[in-house]
Amino acid sequence: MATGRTHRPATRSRGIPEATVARLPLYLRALTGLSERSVPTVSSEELAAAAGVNSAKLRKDFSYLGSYGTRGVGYDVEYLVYQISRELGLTQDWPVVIVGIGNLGAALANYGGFASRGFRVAALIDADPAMAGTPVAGIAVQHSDELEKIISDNGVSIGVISTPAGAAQQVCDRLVAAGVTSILNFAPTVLSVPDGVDVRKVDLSIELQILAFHEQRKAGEEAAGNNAEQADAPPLRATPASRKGPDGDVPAVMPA
Amino acid sequence: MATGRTHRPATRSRGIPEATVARLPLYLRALTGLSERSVPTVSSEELAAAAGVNSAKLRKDFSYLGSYGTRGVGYDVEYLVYQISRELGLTQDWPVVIVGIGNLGAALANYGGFASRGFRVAALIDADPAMAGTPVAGIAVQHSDELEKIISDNGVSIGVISTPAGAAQQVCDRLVAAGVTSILNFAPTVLSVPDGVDVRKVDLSIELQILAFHEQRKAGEEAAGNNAEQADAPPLRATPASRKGPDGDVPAVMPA
DNA sequence: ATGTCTTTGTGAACGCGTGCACAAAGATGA
DNA sequence: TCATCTTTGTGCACGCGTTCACAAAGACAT
Ligand SMILES: NC(=O)c1ccc[n+]([C@@H]2O[C@H](COP(=O)([O-])OP(=O)(O)OC[C@H]3O[C@@H](n4cnc5c(N)ncnc54)[C@H](O)[C@@H]3O)[C@@H](O)[C@H]2O)c1
Ligand SMILES: NC(=O)c1ccc[n+]([C@@H]2O[C@H](COP(=O)([O-])OP(=O)(O)OC[C@H]3O[C@@H](n4cnc5c(N)ncnc54)[C@H](O)[C@@H]3O)[C@@H](O)[C@H]2O)c1
Repeated sequence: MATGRTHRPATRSRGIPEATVARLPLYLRALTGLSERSVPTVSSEELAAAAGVNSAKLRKDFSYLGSYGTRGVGYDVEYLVYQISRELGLTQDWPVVIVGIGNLGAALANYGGFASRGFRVAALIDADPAMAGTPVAGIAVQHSDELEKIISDNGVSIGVISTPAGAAQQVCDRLVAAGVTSILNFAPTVLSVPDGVDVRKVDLSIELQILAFHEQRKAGEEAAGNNAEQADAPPLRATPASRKGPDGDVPAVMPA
Repeated sequence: MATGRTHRPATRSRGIPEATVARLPLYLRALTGLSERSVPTVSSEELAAAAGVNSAKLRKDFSYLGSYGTRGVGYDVEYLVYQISRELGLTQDWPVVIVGIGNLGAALANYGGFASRGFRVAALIDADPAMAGTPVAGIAVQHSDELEKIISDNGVSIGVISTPAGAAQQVCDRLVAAGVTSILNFAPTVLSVPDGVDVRKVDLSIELQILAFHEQRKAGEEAAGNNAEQADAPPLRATPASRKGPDGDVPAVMPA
């Protein structure tokens, strides 16, 4: 998960649990697919399968939105698409700025899935003067000096940070001061923001480390043989490139 | 959050809660920073602040790893770095392949933070014959036909998918069949994999939609004023910039 | 109309994660 | 050696999220 909001006393927003909110986009995507194939209705079972979740969970999630299903039939696809879109705030336009147009920033700018759901790239901002004016994904990059003006002029409330880690907090502060209240952070740093500002982070490195943990565990289990009492975790394959020297690389510094 | 493993009966891996595992990389990053500044020890309070979490939570997390602290003093930075690295499986080398070298794939390949923690880009794979041989981030892109051989030869167990959504499941199947047991998926699709294979997803679109939800809610609260009995669960309803045309864009199809 | 059959919506139980609060551990100084 | 002071490690309670299981709702056929 590259997710994680910063702070927030678990204030269940308007009665809709945070976990449910995080799944609504998933349902919406599955529903959009059905809609394109002109499927009129879906059962909770079918939709749940498409979204990769439990059907009971899906029904409970939808129950927070209201009673939009028909017993014995299922859910009307178009209607549900609309209801979820409205709930997520996608019936309006969200201008977004991307700050830090390097490798990642440029990829994000080129990302088509951006505009598809009400998100519009209002501006690309970079601190490098050499980049100012350069078109990326059809949009001319603007210099950081313009940041406040851009935010203000476009009524931007969502900012994406893809600068190096060292610049992230500073950029964040400027964004917030200029009026941005939601930030998607790709830089590997913990951002501190005032109350009322939401931060979500996407951290590739963390994701890989979590995978490595489970990978190691799988390999270890296999090595340990199946003397475990329960066959819950299957044997799986051989450890990857693991000639993990016999703990030979313990740092010299020991605790006490 | 762009996170979410697929399936898995909440099998608490080796006694370490999943939530804790997800935070270990965060602690590790904070500790690495301290280590570079040659700080010998940290208290749970200081480290927690650096990692952006609660100190009690941090102490509880560490308690799952063992008793590595010294009461009255704190934790030895170097020692803790080693212990967490070992726990996460970062003391060994993890060869990784990236499949789909487009905008995003190329950015990922160029990402420096990759190699820093034991992850090594073993190969870049793309289906486009025109890309074969082209160097990206100093590595020659290889054609999809070689996928199985590459996985096998390098003992790759972690794969990154950054192909278009339509190709993701197919690529996933091939990776898994070739021996990959952990996948980081950037394509906006639900991947289905056999038991024993971990999938984590990073989904920009979902992150933005979650931010939009809260953004809409904030706007609604502000618009509603403070006439509510408690500022916790506001009336809402008053959509923000919603000139929600007299429901003019409600789909024609209604439920019942 | 009435019965059957499908599927929703939800009450209830359970487990995980979080945070409080404090006893125990150990360092440090006299 | 003993007292004091800091900080860890954890028991405990609480709330959120998940899942089960089923009653109620409605479609559809007869
Ligand atoms: N590339 C990836 O796949 C990847 C993956 C995960 C995380 N990240 C993170 O995303 C960030 C960007 O990665 P990248 O590979 O694109 O780096 P990059 O060096 O290619 O791009 C960074 C860009 O930010 C600009 N910049 C620097 N300081 C700035 C400031 N104060 N204001 C505005 N712009 C500024 C630079 O001019 C540069 O164009 C890094 O923090 C990196 O750790 C990247
Ligand atoms: N660019 C972004 O910032 C971004 C953000 C979020 C998600 N994504 C997702 O990441 C994926 C890649 O995005 P992108 O912008 O890099 O797209 P892209 O079109 O630039 O790149 C896709 C690459 O995948 C290759 N490819 C296609 N089918 C393949 C196959 N079967 N096997 C191997 N390679 C194959 C193509 O040749 C191409 O080089 C998409 O699913 C996109 O939705 C991208």
